Amino acid sequence: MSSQDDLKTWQRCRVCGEAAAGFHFGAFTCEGCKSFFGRTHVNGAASLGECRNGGRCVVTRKTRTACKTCRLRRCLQAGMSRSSSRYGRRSNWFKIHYLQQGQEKDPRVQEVDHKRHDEASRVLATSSDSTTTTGTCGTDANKCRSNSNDKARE
Amino acid sequence: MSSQDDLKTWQRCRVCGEAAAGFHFGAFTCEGCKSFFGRTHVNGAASLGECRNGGRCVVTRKTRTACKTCRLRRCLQAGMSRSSSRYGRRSNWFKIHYLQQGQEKDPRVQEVDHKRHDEASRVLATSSDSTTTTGTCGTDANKCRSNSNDKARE
DNA sequence: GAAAGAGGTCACGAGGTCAG
DNA sequence: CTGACCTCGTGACCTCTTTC
Repeated sequence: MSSQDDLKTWQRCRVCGEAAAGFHFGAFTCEGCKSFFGRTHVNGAASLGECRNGGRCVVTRKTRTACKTCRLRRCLQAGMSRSSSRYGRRSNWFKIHYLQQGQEKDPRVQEVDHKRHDEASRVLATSSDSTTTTGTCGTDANKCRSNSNDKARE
Repeated sequence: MSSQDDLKTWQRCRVCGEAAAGFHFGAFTCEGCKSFFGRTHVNGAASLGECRNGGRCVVTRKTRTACKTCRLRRCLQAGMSRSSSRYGRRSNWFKIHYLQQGQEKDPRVQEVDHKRHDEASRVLATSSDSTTTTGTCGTDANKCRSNSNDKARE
């Protein structure tokens, strides 16, 4: 009802842009991306193989299942990691602070923070290129399934 | 248990009218039309050639294998596409609402419904000549463009 | 005790297989 | 080529655990 419900409601999934279900593994994500990360990151990105699109897939609600490699990359870029996971509720000030920063930044977790990036680059290095393309991997390329006729259009 | 079984049972394939096996590629279809679409649409409609009947074949359970072009046309008109596929289990909201309506009309798919027409004609236009859009096949849906703001969550 | 995230469960769809 | 059947990934819910 109150602020924290709103907090959650108007948040978008940092990975696919859908309405977020909550704060999972260190970032606001939807249920799907939460489960995906929980499942996938255990095995590591290496098991996913390479993106057929050179790691430039656009991850949206519709396209998120098309390329797991890019989805995991987005998860890591959003700051998700096992080390960021934690049981129990988060304090309100945490979330507010997080949102004000507009990033996955918690002053209390900062020491974990660089661990995050390490993790991200390490995992990504094993899977695809090591450049860890920042920003929204967002070119207009939605041809991850290269031979499908209808691209996901958004 | 029985509810969604019923749900699926009294649904009919949007393409050929047989009992639907589930919600595939964005429409309720039978197993056959699901597989057909999965196989065919990858290659695109162009590979099918033209309908020898001017695109006016009636697609039923018995006749669906006769003309692949018209079958694919029906698939597209039904709203099938790779991008509208949906993974995972259905939300309770979907089931309850769907069952209460007692119709084969999902309110959330309605917005897809007019998108349907666009896509169908667009894709078909690329494959063969423009006469194909005038089919007997029942739905001459000429309604377009309303607000596509979705409460739809899935 | 309530709130909320982690992890588990399992309904379901995509895609593959293969006899017909 | 077709479509019944199978496997596997997905994600909506549910339960458990932890924090407020």
